[in-house]
Amino acid sequence: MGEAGVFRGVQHINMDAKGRLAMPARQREPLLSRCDGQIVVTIDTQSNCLVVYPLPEWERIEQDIQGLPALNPAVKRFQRLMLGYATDLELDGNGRLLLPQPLREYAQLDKKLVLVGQGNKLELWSEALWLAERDQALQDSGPEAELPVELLSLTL
Amino acid sequence: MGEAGVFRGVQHINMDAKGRLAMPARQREPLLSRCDGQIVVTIDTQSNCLVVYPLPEWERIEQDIQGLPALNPAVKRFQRLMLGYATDLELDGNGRLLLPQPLREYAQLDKKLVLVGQGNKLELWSEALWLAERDQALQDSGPEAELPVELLSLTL
DNA sequence: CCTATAGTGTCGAAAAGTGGGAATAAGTGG
DNA sequence: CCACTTATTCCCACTTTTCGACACTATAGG
Repeated sequence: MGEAGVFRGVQHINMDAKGRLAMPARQREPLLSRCDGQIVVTIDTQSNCLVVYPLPEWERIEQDIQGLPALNPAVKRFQRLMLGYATDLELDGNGRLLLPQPLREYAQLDKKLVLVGQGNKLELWSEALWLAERDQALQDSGPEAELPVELLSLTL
Repeated sequence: MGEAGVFRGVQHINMDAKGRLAMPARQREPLLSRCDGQIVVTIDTQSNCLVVYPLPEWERIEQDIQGLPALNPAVKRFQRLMLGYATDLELDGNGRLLLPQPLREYAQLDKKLVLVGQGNKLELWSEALWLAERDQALQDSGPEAELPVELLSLTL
């Protein structure tokens, strides 16, 4: 099992007209050393954003997903989405990632993007959706919020 | 057992007036190297889509299907469909696949198609039906959904 | 202020996708 | 059984897109 926290931080980046985005040097280095630039990008079914995994990490997850009981229609649909959208990509000689149209479309990506470290993976948002999501998240976790019990036991 | 994940990603493709579809280069390469372009296409009995297998993978599945207890009428019907529609096809010199009419008809394929990677196989949808299926799936797996317990324990 | 590294854009070669037509095979009716 | 019509397959040529290379710009650090 790979160590947990490698990807950290929020970074604002641009996508060019061809759908290429330059991976910030911060994240580029671990992606190259860990998996030789071999990356899998798929969608987050809960939010309109993409998820970026190093290939080995994704393979573990893919195993888990394929192991689910596919006779359950809801499970089957989940598999279709996660496995279907999962696309393996590679960093080009310049450290850039070319995102296929269907993925761009799903997350409503245009020029301005936000890349958010999440430990073992990265999340990729359109800037507009990220700002909205962040504000919502701040409200939900703010001073007035009722937090789920799982959170209350955390030692911060 | 072949490794699980070879076919990944969602791709929008066109079928021409003759019923030919150009296999995207991404998927073409594994199909040629793994099974020399030998392919079996059949229907998905659960959804209005087609399923595309490399021949060796299909042979394994066919074994399993034939091994089922055929005295059970529901099983027998299932066998009729899966085995009946299963058609072996070959990529032409241009990397295209010619789909027989009955298969096209079953999945309501016209010009615009979507090819969805599912690890060991590919699914083939009419664009319209795929969009509907995807939206349904997103609802089932979205923020408001009550997910089956199997999903809740996943570590993504 | 200068240098090194990160980020962005443009161009050209190569490959992928698309369409059409000719040759062959299959089907049908006399 | 033969001739004619229709369908299918194979092949070639064209168009479009993609990918990689290179060069330029901006930025941060010494």
